[in-house]
Amino acid sequence: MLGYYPVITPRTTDPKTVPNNIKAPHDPFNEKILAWFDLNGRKNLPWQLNKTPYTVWVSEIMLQQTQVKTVIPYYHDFMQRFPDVLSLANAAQDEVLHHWTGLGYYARARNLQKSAQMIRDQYAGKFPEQLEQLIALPGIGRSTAGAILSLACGQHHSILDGNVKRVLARYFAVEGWTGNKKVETELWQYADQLTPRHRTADYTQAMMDMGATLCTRSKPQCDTCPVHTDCLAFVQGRQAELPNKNQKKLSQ
DNA sequence: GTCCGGGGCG
DNA sequence: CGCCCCGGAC
Repeated sequence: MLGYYPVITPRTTDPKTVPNNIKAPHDPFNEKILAWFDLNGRKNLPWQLNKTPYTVWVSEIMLQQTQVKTVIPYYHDFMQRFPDVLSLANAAQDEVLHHWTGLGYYARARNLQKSAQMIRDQYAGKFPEQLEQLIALPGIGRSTAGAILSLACGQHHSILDGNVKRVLARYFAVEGWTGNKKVETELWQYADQLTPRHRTADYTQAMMDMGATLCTRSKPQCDTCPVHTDCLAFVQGRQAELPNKNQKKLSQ
């Protein structure tokens, strides 16, 4: 990791070069998150070593549906058999599905290979590195595209997966089910505002780690959370009820 | 044993 | 919006 972290540079004040007009009160947020990450973040998971868009992509799709511990052996097996985009694109679908057996959500395995074939055919096998190009691939939405580009390409994009949704919904005491479109739009705005241009990859990983290890669905460890003094849910004692559950399911 | 959550898609 | 599948929570 030597040389990975850039030297801290002053924040520019030119609005045109500040895509995320971060408000002053929220400024300490990402710094606290990053400091927590330096001490407590996960940095040695299999897909965090020799990060490429391909390895991050495969891991992100697996992690969409399965926890880290379960994913690890599948990830190793998958990477051994399909070490790059072309080996995945050129494989028989049966074999791809075979290596996915046990993970479930088999459409994701089919989408994974379909996207690999599109990358082979449309991008000469070279992984595209623009957000819109990634979103155009089946199985990759805005959040996964942002994760790939921030984690593997050092680009400035935010993510909003289940973990980040939970952290932000609590921090800002966002009302409503996070699957609701309006609520989701609000959460995306917060995600964009808070994502720093500096150390974006670490911040992205940190937020996922926060949601997975600290800001968990049940029994969040607020006492050791680096931002609990400013977390509205914590301050209001509403960690258990936020984020809100799906009303439709509750009333049925 | 039942229920709920989860990215992206239909 | 619900569905896909499965694991974690209760």
